[in-house]
Amino acid sequence: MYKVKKYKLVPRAVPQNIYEKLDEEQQNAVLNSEGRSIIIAGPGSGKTRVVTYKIVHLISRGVSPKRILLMTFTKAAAKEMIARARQVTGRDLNEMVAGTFHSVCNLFLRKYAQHVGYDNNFTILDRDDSKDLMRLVRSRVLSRMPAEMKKFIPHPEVLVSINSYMMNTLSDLSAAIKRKNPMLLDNYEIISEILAEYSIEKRKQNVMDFDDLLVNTLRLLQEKSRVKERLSEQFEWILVDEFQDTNKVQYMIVEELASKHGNIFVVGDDAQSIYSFRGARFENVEDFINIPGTRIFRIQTNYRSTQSIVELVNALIPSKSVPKVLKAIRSDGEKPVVVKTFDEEEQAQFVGQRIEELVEEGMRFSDIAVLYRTHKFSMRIEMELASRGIPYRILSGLRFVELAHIKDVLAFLRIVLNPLDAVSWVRIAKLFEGVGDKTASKLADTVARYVQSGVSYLDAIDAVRSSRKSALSKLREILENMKDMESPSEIIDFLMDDFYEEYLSYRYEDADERAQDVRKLSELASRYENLERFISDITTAENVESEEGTNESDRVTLSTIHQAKGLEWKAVFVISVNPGDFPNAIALREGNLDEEERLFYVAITRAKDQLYIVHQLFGSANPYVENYIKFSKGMNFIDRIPENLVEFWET
DNA sequence: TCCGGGGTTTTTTTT
DNA sequence: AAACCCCGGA
Repeated sequence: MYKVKKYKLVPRAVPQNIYEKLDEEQQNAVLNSEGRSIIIAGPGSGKTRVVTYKIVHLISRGVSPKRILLMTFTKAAAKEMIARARQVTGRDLNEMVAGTFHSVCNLFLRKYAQHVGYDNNFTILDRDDSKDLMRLVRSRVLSRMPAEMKKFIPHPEVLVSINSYMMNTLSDLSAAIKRKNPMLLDNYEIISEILAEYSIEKRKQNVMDFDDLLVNTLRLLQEKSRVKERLSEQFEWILVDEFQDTNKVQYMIVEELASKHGNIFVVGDDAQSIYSFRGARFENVEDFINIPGTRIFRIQTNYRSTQSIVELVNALIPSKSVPKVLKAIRSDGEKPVVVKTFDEEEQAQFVGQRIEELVEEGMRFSDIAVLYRTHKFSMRIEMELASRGIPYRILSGLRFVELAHIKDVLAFLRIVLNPLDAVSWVRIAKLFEGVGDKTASKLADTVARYVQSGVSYLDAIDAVRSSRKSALSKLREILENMKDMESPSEIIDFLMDDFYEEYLSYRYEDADERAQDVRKLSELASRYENLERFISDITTAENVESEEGTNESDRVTLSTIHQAKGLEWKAVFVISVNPGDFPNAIALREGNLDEEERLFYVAITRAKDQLYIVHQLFGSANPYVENYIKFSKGMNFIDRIPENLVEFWET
């Protein structure tokens, strides 16, 4: 028996007036949110600021940074909030656990992977990798079936997306299939068999896809009480940003992690939920509110946009969202402009010319953004801006890590980390002449067998090589040389010098540009000593470009609306607002228009001072669109705009 | 049986 | 830009 004296640590003083930068609504949300709280925050209402000051508040109350968990939609958002909170508190907040759900779950799993049947050196499959593995498994199952069954088996990407939907149906396969396409229910047995095998294969190969990062973390928490106890003890406070775009599993992870202290602070706006295709479930907001004792705060004052813009925004609040009226703080400003152009060509000209005028009037290029529904609309604008010498950056487009050459190089790094990663083996083997699908899969299989029985994969290559040509000799030599290297950049440089640069110039017309990308990868890698950290970071990073902070220079931003979420510019052009382009043709066909409405809402609320909504005289140039438009009267966003709130221009 | 060249098609958004 | 299909040749 001994007595414990409670020794209370006095928090270090934080300046008294720190909250003066917040208005009443915001202060209330920050200071009075205890236990479970949800902040319903309209666009431009200072949501980032509120989360930032919540961190400040917790720190000033003596909560240790390492006991705060911050989940955000992008890593950049987390970084920004932490940097600002550090400025205010003067405290080093490096110990806070913060990032996207995926990166945080990855962090947990690197520690506890064995508890869910994995090794800690698992590698992560991105979307393409998942598809590759699914294709592999699919053809294996297919080969066991009579040929006439073949036509009933859905394509790999369909299978991948069904598999992904199970995150929200909580492993109910028939519900997931139904959500994708009810007709596919006839093939339930086959789909079920393929997906089961896909799961087994991932485990065998020690790889996780994006969903696994979440699902396995949830399983870890649900099934391993000691781990759950540790983590839920550690995190006294859990902060979640963009809560409307979380899925069911993410929400459940939050509840598990908060099971000890019960402090959850979530921020979101149901009107801005735009990721349902990926499982986002704005009903999470309702579920959260419906738990007794939850405190609800609303912050609906808009600081971002001029009153003219806010008036339009209020007129276009998505129909399926909690009714709300934003209150403008800023004065009038110029009315938003609806611009009718003849075709896409003219639209590009208009955008280019107008940007030049705005800059002449004193705006910076970096104050301007062009937003579109799909990537394909960036092309014309890009050409136009290039021809006028207007500097721009593309936020969307092919992601860096999805470029073929980057994936090639990363595949080498991945097998060093995890030699069971079959997708990577197939990828690198096929770089060598004379090696195709068959030999590559055979190599991957052989490697798996050898490695599992403790034999070096170099011997596995020998085994395959002797039965075929000597195409794999070079690969063996490369891997042998790589064996002693540890730092990721060293490996990349070696690969480039040894064969990859040569391969590029033989294979691609634009070899120089691709080589440059690889050197950029090496440069990124040089900041990491640890291979696993580098690979994890780069596969869970949403945007490599912004990570390295090259956006200091003065450039116009081109982006999809999805990627523009959370950002703002003085002048925003929303282009190709034609039924079939935006709202998107597939959404029109599927009657999935609520989300398009929300997307339009997100687009127009990015603008601070000037908003241009541009459409074409004859609508979409997409040849597939006409049929759908017939059935979709009233889905032209332009028609919904109240005439008195905007100006009309015509080129 | 397997590889690879040549030609064709692609419908969205992405951690 | 890359995935898919078809077919000639090894």
